[in-house]
Amino acid sequence: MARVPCPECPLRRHGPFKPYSEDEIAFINQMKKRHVLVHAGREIISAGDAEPAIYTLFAGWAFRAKALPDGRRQILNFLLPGDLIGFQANMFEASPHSVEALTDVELCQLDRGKVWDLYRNFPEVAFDVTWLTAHEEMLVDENLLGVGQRTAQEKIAALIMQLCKRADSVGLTNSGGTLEFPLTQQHIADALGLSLVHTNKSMRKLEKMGLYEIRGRSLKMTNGHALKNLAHYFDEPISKRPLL
Amino acid sequence: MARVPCPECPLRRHGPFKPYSEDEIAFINQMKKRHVLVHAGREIISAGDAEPAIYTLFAGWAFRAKALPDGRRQILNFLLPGDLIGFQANMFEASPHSVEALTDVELCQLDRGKVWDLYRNFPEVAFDVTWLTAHEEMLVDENLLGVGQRTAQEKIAALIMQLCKRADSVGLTNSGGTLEFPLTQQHIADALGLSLVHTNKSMRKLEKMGLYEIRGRSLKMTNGHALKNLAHYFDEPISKRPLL
DNA sequence: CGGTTCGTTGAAGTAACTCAACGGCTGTGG
DNA sequence: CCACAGCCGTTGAGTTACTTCAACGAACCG
Repeated sequence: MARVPCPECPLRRHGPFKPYSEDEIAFINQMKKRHVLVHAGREIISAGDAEPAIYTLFAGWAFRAKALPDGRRQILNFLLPGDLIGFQANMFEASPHSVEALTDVELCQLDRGKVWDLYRNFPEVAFDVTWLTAHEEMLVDENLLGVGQRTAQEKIAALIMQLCKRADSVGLTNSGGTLEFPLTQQHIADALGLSLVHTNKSMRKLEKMGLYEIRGRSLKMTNGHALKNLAHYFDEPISKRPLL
Repeated sequence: MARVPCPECPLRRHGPFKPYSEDEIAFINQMKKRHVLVHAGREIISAGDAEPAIYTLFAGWAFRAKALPDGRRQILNFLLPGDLIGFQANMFEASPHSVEALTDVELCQLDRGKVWDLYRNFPEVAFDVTWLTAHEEMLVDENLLGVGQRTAQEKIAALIMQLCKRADSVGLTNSGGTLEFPLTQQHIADALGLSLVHTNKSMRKLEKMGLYEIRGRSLKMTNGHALKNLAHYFDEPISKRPLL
């Protein structure tokens, strides 16, 4: 797979991403080890891994998950292009969670050995790493609020809202207002703490209410306003986000 | 309230805390603005606050929470001495969550204006700030796993295990193996996504099984092994944690 | 083709919820 | 000092949201 030089990174152009100085981009660029491809369904990081690699998600969808010893699994959050993968996992003796590719995925692998240089020589970028960690925590907080307090229908509405917003912000919405949507109902169930059957029944209800449509792998919000209301959704205002 | 100079900080001595160089401690010390007291039940940071203060929790218990517009509230995680408060909240335009004192609480307030100096001049400490953020995310991940996948009894067992471990690690366990435990059942319900009534009934069952005892405000694990089993609890191994 | 994955639906069971009431404790004010 | 209100924990009864079990159709793939 061809490696894309950071100065020409297409993400950096469209997205809601914060501009970096030439020095900073040059440093990030030489921190990139290689461009990695992982197929849908494969694990990028396994729970328990020691010192897993660090990546930026370049293209495709992934998710972080954590399981109980008897197999019950909770999806913690979904990862979209621009998200950092494996940084937190690196801070502990063993990765507390796994990361799995939802679609075929392209990753920019970063040189773990240079993290130290980053903190020493690019304090602004170091700060941005903290920002990214805090931002992911914010997402998990929001998911926890939903899983703990929302009803099944509200959970689904909120998840769809959140994913549409996020996907849209990194330019994944097609011209027709439709969006490639790779989650199976099992993923949704695992993310929301619901059974597969009940997830299905709740989704069908919302779809019959005309809130959204899923045809195959593509999603369209047909009544965003009602969806927002049902979800009790409110935006977390974010100005600009960093991209490593 | 008397301000404690960082070099003599009692937390730094007993806890599982990472040693710092004299330079680093001196810097942290002059970053401390003042020692703040907040009474039980009061908010330390309100959801929506712009640029809230940054604190280290010096003594007492607190929690982070997030609410839906209709009032349903989810406790995201509990905060114990040594935990950093308000750092993530500072990275966004408005704090996405609130922080409330569970007991009377002592806080070391940090000078927000010096965070920048910290990142520039003390990269190791900056890294530790990221570590603390990642560590808190790990806790939220664990809570989300529990709220999404565990049954009511398992949730309670897991929460008690976690709090005992954490409280013990910062020296809050009394000589008799007992622990001051300031949570009401309402707090537990809000943290686990359960109703108050069902929380009560589940807790009484576990107590009758002899897993633990709560008398007034003090908690004793009477069968830690069974509790661990029921919770499907497994330790996240952590060597040393930083303390700002 | 036959196997597999994914979505869909019905029926029956149960974990968790709501409503309601009461007891103990604490603080407060007459 | 007692009366009263407020908070917290406890318990019973009835309801519901969600689960489990089971079966089947459509699409996809080797």
